[in-house]
Amino acid sequence: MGRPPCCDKEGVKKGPWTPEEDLVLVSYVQEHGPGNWRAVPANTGLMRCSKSCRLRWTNYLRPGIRRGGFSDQEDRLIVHLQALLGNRWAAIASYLPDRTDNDVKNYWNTHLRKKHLLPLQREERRASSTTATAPASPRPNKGQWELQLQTDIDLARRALRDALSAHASAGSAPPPAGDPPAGAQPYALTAGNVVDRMLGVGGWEAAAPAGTGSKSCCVGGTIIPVAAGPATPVTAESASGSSSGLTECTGSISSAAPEAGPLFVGEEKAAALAGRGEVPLSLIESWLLEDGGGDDREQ
DNA sequence: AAACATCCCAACCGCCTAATT
DNA sequence: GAATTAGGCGGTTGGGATGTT
Repeated sequence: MGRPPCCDKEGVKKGPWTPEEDLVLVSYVQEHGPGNWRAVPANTGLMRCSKSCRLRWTNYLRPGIRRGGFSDQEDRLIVHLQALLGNRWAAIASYLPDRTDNDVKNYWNTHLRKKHLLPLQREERRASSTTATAPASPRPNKGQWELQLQTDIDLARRALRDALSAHASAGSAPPPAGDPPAGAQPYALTAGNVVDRMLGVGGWEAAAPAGTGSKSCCVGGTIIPVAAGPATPVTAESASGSSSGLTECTGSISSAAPEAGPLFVGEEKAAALAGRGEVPLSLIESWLLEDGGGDDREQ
């Protein structure tokens, strides 16, 4: 047979999390590290599904995440990544290491979609009204599909170039660590941040030994290792950057996931760029830009 | 000040893939 | 290899917050 069931649906609590539940979850992750979510409700007594625990941690309690206050640069990055990747929010969020996929998705749905999609749709409608001979086809055939794909790629190239040229002309470097955009909160929950509370009461993140494959997270511009195993508490001072085991967070693409090897050859170069505070390009983006010259020639 | 409309986002739901037995 | 589940992801929604009349 397969694995045992994750959690029985009976008696599972739903709805908003209480601060008490948050503390229980944070305490547990502090001690055991993130992962093995199935064990969380059983070991903590939380009347929550393992999925719910994981979601709460990744989207809200995890240290280093920033909420709200998206900068213009982040706007542009999300828009052109959405054009490149579609609604693959986890992939898009991976380019914004202090943002969660849920946050990016929500931001797109509530702000950017209206801002960028509606004008596009209006333009499309206008274009289709002028070409009355072209019937609107919801399911293009293979040839049309290829055409549409090419159009999508062209659009993505344009969006990427626009975003980069706007970035270059603005001369704006990625927001430095500890200097979030106006209105941005340094990380989740701000004043009531559970992590803050944990730090305040004498220990939260574990200072995992270097080179043990431990994960790390970015808290207020500082990368803090998160233990994969039992944790040893750190003081608030050490978490604030005085500890030698801590690395400064660039505020750009994070190198905080060393266990994940590069997807493509060349991403190490991108990681090096990230270390210099520059927004690196993936190979896909580089390809789009390199090939983009042809796009211009076509028109 | 009250009623109503709109916006925003935390959390749930369902599907898919990888892992496990 | 089949059966089954955990974990991850994207779509959707309920309800509180905020703005407007």
